[in-house]
Amino acid sequence: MSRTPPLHEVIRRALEEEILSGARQPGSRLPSETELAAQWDCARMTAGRALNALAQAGMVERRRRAGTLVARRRIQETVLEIHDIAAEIRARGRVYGFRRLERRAQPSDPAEAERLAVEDGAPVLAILGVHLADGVPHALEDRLINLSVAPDAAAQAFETAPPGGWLLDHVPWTEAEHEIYAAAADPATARHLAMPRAAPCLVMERRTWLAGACVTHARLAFPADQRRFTARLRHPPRA
Amino acid sequence: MSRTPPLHEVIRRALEEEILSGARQPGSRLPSETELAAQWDCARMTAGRALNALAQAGMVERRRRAGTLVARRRIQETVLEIHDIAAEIRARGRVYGFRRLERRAQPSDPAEAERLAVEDGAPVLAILGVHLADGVPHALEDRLINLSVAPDAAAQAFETAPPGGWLLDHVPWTEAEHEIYAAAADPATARHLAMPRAAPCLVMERRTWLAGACVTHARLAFPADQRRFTARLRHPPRA
DNA sequence: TCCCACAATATGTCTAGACATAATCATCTG
DNA sequence: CAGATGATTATGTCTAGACATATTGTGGGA
Repeated sequence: MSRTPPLHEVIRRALEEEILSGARQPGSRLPSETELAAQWDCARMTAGRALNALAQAGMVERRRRAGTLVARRRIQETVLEIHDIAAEIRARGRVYGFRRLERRAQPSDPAEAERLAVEDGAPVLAILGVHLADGVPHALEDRLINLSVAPDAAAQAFETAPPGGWLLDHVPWTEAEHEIYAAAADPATARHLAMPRAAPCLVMERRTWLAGACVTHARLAFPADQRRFTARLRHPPRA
Repeated sequence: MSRTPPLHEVIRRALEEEILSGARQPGSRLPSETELAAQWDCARMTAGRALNALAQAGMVERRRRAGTLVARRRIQETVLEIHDIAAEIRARGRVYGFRRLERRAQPSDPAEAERLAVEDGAPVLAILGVHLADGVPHALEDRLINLSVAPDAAAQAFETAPPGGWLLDHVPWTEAEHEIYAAAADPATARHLAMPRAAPCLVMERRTWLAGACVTHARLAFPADQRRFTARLRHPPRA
C-alpha cells in the first residue's frame, strides 16, 4: 500500500504547483481558508495549515481581511553552510594539520578591542596559526579570544589544535556573524601561506557572541584557489 | 493595554529559554504534548504547535513514541542574504545604472552548455554588462539564459535594465545555487571594471533551476573593495 | 538466548465548532 | 469632498475531542 500524504500537504503542493507554474500571478489572491475548506471538503484549520506553510516558505503573504496573496518579492535569503576547516579538509580526503605561529595573552590594544567590541585594555588571547592540508598551508587564522568571557582559554596552548574547535566544545554562544570578502594578500599573509604577494585571497571573518558579549573574532584568509563558499536554496522548503 | 502574545508563542519561548540556558541538555526529553497541555492548562494542539515551531527551527527533534528531544547537532547553517545588485546600490544611497556590453542569441558552445547544464547546441542568450553605481563600474555580469526554458527572454534587449530583474519577474524558479570565491581579474574584466589587472575580485556565481532544468547562470565579478557578503546566525542549540 | 507478537505511548492528522482581531469597504455626516 | 463610523470579512488563536501511525518496551515461546 502506498501511504497517502497528509491532506494539508496535498493542498499545499497543489497551490504551490499553481504558483510556480505561473497560473497564479504574484499579487493575486488565493482562495480563502473557508473556500479552500469547501473545495477540498476539509476543516478550515487543515486548509489554513497549508496556507501557513506556504507563508512560512515565503511564497505567499497573509493579511487579515485582505486574504492570502501570492508573494511579489522573491526570497532573498539563502542558506550558507559554513563548516569547520578541519572537517572541510578531511571531507576532501586530505590530512588536516594546524601549526601555531604566535600566541599572546595580554591587555588588548585599541585595534584588538575594536575587533572584539570590548573596552580598550580588556584581557585577550591572540593566536596566529596556519591550517594545513597534507602539510601544505591552506588558510591563515588570526584569532582573538575575549578572556573575560572565556577565561579557560588562557590555559590552552593551541599549539597543534586550532582554537576554533576548542571554543565550540567549551564555550556556548548565542549569535554568530560572518563576513566574506576578497582581498590582496599582504606580505605576511603571503609568506605564511606560501603564495605570491598581492595574490587574491578569500577572507572570512567570524565574530561569535554570548548573551551580548563578543566571545571571539577570527579572520581566516584562504588563497583564492583553496576555498569557495557554496549555498543552495530550494524555493519551497520541504515540510 | 499591552497585547498578550499567543499562548503557543509563550510556551515556545519558555522552552527555548530553557534549552538555550542549558537547563535542558541536548538529547534530553522535553515534556510530552499531553504533559505540556496539563502544565499550561491548554489543548494538546496548542502545546504541539509550540513544539513544532521549535522543531522547525532545528532546536528539537520529534519522534513518535520517543518524544521531543533537544537537538544534538549544532546547526552549521547560516542565513546569507543575497540582494539584488540594484537594491544593494540604492540602499547605499547611490544611483544605480546598467550598461550592456554584448548580446548574443545563438546555439550554445560546449563551455556555455556546461554552465547551463544543457546539451551542446541548445539555444542560449548570452549577455555581458556592467552594473554602475553613480556611473562608476561596480560589477561585471556575464549571464547565460536558457532559451528553451525562458523563450520570452529572446525578445528583451537588456540594454539598460539587467537581465536579473526581468527574469525574477517573469520566470519562476524552484532552486538556486550560489558560489562565492575570490579570483584575480582577467584582462577583460579589469578593463570593464576600470581596475588594475590581476587585482583581487569577489566573484559570485548563481545558477537558477526550474523543475530540474537550469534557467540561467550568472557570474558577477566585484572589485574586492566593492562588495562583501555578511551572514548572521542567532540562537544555535548547544552541542 | 533470540526473535516475534503485542501493548503502551507519543506524535501526526483532522474535525467542527468558538471567539478574537485586523483590515477593508461602504455609508453616513459635516 | 474629506473624514469618521460601523459592518463585513478573512485570518489568528484555541478547544476538546477523534482516530492513525510509528516506535519502543515487554513478555512469551521456540
